[in-house]
Amino acid sequence: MGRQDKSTRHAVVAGRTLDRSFYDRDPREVAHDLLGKLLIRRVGSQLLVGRVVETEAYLGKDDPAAHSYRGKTDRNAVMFGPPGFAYVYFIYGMHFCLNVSCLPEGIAGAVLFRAMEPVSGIDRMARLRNVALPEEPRLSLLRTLTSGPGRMAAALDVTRLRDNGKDLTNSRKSDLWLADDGHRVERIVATPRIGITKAVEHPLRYVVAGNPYVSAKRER
DNA sequence: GAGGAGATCGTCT
DNA sequence: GACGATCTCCTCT
Repeated sequence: MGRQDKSTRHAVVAGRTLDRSFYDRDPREVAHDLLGKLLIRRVGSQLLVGRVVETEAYLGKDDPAAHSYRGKTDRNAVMFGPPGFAYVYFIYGMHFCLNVSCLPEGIAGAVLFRAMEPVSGIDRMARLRNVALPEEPRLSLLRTLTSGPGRMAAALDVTRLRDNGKDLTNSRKSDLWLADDGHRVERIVATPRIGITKAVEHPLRYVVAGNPYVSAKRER
């Protein structure tokens, strides 16, 4: 580990890119293990980097809350494909949400990214979110920059047209991927998922305990 | 700080 | 034609 990138002028440099086998597991395991990993977007020569602090697992045919519950459609096809690909959907007429597919091809499963702690490229993220960032931004402002799936997607300029079906395991060819920089989170708690009306009781939302960047509602 | 309602459109019935 | 894996703004306390 620890091989430094040549262009170290960026505040943070990658780490080890998560490979396909990482995602080829039960979404609950993947959602749990993604906490603390880096989500990285390349925009031109700039890297937008955040540390994942909140995820949700969506299972396949046994999960009434999952988009894949009723079977494969054009919209959710990525969830049924091979692991490690981006499933991006449009919701409430205005927001995009980013997921990564899990489990082998043919078996539906995904993890929704719900919140991250901004690490690098914060100015750019703020612009993409249409947020004015003062010289010394307050924690309260930074906290709302990427807390929530719609906010995260906006801050990383993720759209369905551009990113749905994108391979997240290839940092050389792709402009969106995840990496492990060796950081380990202290404690993880599981809570019910947010915003759903079916299967609400299952604790499939995973958050880094006490982290100020998780989305606010229903902390429990 | 909490709670409610509106915005807005793709997807599925 | 209804609804949704959400966010923001506004009002009330």
